[in-house]
Amino acid sequence: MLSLSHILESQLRAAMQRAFPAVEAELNPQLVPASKPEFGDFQANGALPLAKPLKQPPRQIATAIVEQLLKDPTFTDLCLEPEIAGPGFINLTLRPERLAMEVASRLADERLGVPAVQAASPVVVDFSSPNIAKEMHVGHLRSTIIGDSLARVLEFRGHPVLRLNHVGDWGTQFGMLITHLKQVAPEALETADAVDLGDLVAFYREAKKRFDDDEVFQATSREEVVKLQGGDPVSLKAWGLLCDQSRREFQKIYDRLDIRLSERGESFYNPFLAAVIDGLQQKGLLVTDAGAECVFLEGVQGKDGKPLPVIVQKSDGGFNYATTDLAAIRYRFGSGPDGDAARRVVYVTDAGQANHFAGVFQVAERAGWIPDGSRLEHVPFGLVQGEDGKKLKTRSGDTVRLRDLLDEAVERAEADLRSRLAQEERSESEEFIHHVAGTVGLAAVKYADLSQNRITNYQFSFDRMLALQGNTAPYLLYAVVRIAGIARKGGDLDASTTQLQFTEPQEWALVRELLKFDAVIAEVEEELLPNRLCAYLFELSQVFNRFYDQVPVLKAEPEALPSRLALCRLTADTLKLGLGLLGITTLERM
RNA sequence: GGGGCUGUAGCUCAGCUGGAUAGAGCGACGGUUUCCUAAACCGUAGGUCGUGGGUUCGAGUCCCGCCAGCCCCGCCA
Repeated sequence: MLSLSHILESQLRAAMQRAFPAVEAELNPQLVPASKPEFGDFQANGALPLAKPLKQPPRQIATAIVEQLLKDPTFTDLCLEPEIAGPGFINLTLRPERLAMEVASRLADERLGVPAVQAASPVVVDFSSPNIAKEMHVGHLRSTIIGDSLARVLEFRGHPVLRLNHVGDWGTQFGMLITHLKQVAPEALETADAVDLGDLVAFYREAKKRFDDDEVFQATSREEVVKLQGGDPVSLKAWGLLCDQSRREFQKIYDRLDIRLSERGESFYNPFLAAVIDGLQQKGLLVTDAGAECVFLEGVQGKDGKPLPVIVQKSDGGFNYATTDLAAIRYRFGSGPDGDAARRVVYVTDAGQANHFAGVFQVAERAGWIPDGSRLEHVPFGLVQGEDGKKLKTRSGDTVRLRDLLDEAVERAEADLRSRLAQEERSESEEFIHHVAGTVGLAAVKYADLSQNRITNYQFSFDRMLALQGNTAPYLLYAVVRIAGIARKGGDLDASTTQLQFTEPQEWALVRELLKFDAVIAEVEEELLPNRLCAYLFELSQVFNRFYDQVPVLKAEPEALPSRLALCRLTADTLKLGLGLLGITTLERM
C-alpha cells in the first residue's frame, strides 16, 4: 500500500495548502499507518502542530483540512469520509473496493507489490567473516544469519549485491600460527591436509599462548608477518594451504545454511595498503607517534584528554586491521578496475567494534574516500548469551562450534517431531522426518536470531526457538502448511478470480495485513532491521490463523469461495517470500 | 577516567520520523474440537517504561544529570 499512501500524502498536502494558503512553512500531513484498526487505515497527525502558529484549536484545523479533502474527487474515490478524532487526528479509511483492487493486483504480481529499484551501483554487504585456521563458532552465527538476510532483502529490491566474506586470513595471528607450526608440525605447512582443522585450532591456541608468554616467539611471529606481507614464497605457500583447508570447512556450514558468499579476505587488500598510507599522508592527516603512523580522531578523547589515534602503520612497519579496513573502503567505493563502485557499504559485525568502525569511518571521511551521496554503515549486533545471561559456552566452558549448534537444533527438532508422530499415531518415512527436522531446526535457529532487534544481546535458547507456539519459526511454518493442506484437500489456489468480494471482518483483517508487505520491505531495506520483517510475518500468521479458525474456506458458500482461496494463496505467497528473505525455506507438510 | 550499547509485565522481547487508553509471545488462570493438521483459536490477570530534571499542544521515544549491567579504549581483528 506504499503507492496509495504516497497518493494520500500528496492529496493531504494539497488540501492543507488550500485550507491554509497563508502558511509559509512546509505543511507536513504526518501521514502514518493507523495506530489501531478501529482508526481506519491511516491517520494524519499534521493538524496538531499547526494549532500554535495558526492560533486555532487543532480540531478546527483538522475540520478545515477534511473539508478541502472532500472537494478532491481523487480523494473521495480512494477513501471513505475521514473522521476527526481525539485532539485532532484525521483518520482515513480506504474504500473496500480499493483494498480489493490492491489484493487483485498483488495476486497477479510475483513481486507481491514490492517495486524493483533500477540500481546500477552495487551494495556491499560485508558479513560472516570467520578466521582462517579457526572453526566457525557461535560468534559467527549472528553476522552470518543477519548479513545473509539483509543481502537477500537488498537483492530482492533489485540492488546488485556483493556479499563479501572478509575472512581473517592475514595479520599477526598468521605469524603466530606459521611460526609455531614451523617448529612443531612443519609438514602442515608443505602438504595439504597433513593435519585436520581440529588440530589446527589446537595449534592456534598453543601459538597464541606462546605469543602472550614468550617475547622471543612474539618477535619471530612479527617477523613472519612481515615476511608474509612481503611475499616470501615459503610463507605464502604455507598460508595458502591453511586457507584452502579452512575454506572447505566454512563452505560446509554455508551450504547447510543455504548462504552464498564471495570470499575476499583481508589479504586481498594487501596491494592497496601502501596507497592508504600515501593517501593519508597527502591529505596531511598522518602523524608519527612513538614510531607508529597514526591519524588522530576529532571529537574522541582518550585518557588525559588527548585525541585517540587510529594506527595505520605499526612501528615495525607492518599494517594492521585499520589499514586493511581503510583500503577496503577505498576499493569498495572506488571505480574499476580496482574497485567495486558501490554506493552503499554495510558491515555486519558485533557491537563491540562500534568504536573501531567509527574511527575508521571518520578517517575515510576526512580523507575524502566516501563519495557524496553514498552510505557507509556499521550494522552492529549484540552478544549471543546462554539462558544464564552469560556469554554462551558449552558445559565444559568451551566456545560452542557452529556445526554442533546446528546439529543440536536439528536433533531436537527431530526428537520433537518423532514424539509428536507417535502421539498422533502418524507414520511418516525417514526421508520425510529428516527433511522436516532439518528444515525446522535450521529455520528455528535463523528465525530466533533474526526476530530480535539485533542491537540488543541475544539470549539463545533451543527450547524457546523450537517451541511450536509463539513467535517462532515452527509457528510460521505451520501457517504455510495449513494453506498447503487446503490445496491438498481440493482448494484450487491458482484459480483465477475476476471478482473478489470480502464480507467477514477476519477477511478484511487479513487483506489489510497482506497489503502492508511492501512497506515492511522498504523499511528493512532502509533500517537494516530484519526483526521488522519477522514481526510482520508473525502478525500475518496470527491474522491468518484467526481467519482459518473462524471462517470456513473449503466449505464456504460458492460465491465466497474464490475470494477466500485467493486470500489463502496470497498469504502463502507472502509468507514464503518473506521467510525466503530471512533465508528460511518452507514446507508443504510437517 | 573517556567512549559505545542496554535498562519497558514474573521470563524473553516489540514499540518505525515524538502522537489517541504502552504491545506481543512465553509462563499462570479459564474456555473452545462430529468441520480445511488443536503445532490452532477465544478470554482473564499482570507495567510509576531504571531514576531525577528539562524541551512542547503531546515524551517509552528528544536533551541534560544520576544509578545499574555489558562492551571498547595505541601498535590483535
